[in-house]
Amino acid sequence: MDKKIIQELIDRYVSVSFEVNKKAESLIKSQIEEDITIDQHYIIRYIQNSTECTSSELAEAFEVNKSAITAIINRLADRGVIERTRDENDRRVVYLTLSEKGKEMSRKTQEKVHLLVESLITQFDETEITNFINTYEKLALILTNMKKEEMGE
Amino acid sequence: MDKKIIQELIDRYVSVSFEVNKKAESLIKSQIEEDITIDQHYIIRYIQNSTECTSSELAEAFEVNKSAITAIINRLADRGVIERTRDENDRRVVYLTLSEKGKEMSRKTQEKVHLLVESLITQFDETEITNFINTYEKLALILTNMKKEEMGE
DNA sequence: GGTGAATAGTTTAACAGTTTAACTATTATT
DNA sequence: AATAATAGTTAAACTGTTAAACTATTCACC
Repeated sequence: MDKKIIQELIDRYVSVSFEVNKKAESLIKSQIEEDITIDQHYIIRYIQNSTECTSSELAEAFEVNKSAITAIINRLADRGVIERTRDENDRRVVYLTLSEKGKEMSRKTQEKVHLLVESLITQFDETEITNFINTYEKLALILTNMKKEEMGE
Repeated sequence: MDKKIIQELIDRYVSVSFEVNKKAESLIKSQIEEDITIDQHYIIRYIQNSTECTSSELAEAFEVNKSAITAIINRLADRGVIERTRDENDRRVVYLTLSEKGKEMSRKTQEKVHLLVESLITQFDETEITNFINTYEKLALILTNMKKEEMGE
């Protein structure tokens, strides 16, 4: 690829990813706001989609320290959204699950987020958006490998 | 588009955008960390690319309240990274500029971020990454229009 | 030209999320 | 049995955020 073209692509990518992130996050916030934050929403979503979720798993997925997860989980547990249960075989491990209240909360916000994303996606034709998501997924893979290399060093 | 395909695309989009955001942010953080946060980095970047930057402009671009901007600017001004100058014609307005120290800081972190993004982008062929960014920019436009509609209501 | 509304920015209090370091409790290693 | 490693928590310190009240200035318009 030409040096100049690469430079232009870099600038465009940095700008557009910043802009989309900010705008999307702000729209999601305006949709879900029924007393939970965006991070709490993502934590709840993750727990629901995971079979046996632990703090360590969340810390890895969210790329933060475990103590940051403890803080978020504490707030949600205090409000009865999340429940903790110890593993009987390995008593160091604590499994995180959604309470009935948490599940209901998750269902509601998930629905709103889906409607929002649907209204975005359906403005493209199928080929374009499919290609976009395919490339996006490749990018995720590249980033994962980069991360692994970084750890290896 | 088929209902089922849309559902699948939504799920894939939500998952992949979350994953890429977290990973990219974490990589950027590991690159720039010379005493500034990611948000500070973005603020510095914005000021550098803007001709006459104000707090209100930043608040709009970052989709946060003006007082959040004040807090960030205070920290950077205390450290001599950013300077404030009042507009002589409209004394309510405060322009934000980078000090020499700020410019140097910006140059360094910009370079690192560029190298990082370059190493991502060059793993795709030109057509694929160009198409990707084109669609991404369309998405940004759609989000901007959505935001406007939301305001209009 | 003076008054009330609008605008730009700041302050304060309260809270969410984050890191680092030290800690408890448990399990694995040797 | 002694030492390492692992899972999770706690505490202190910090950044970023909102909401509401505030200062200072400019605009609108009668």
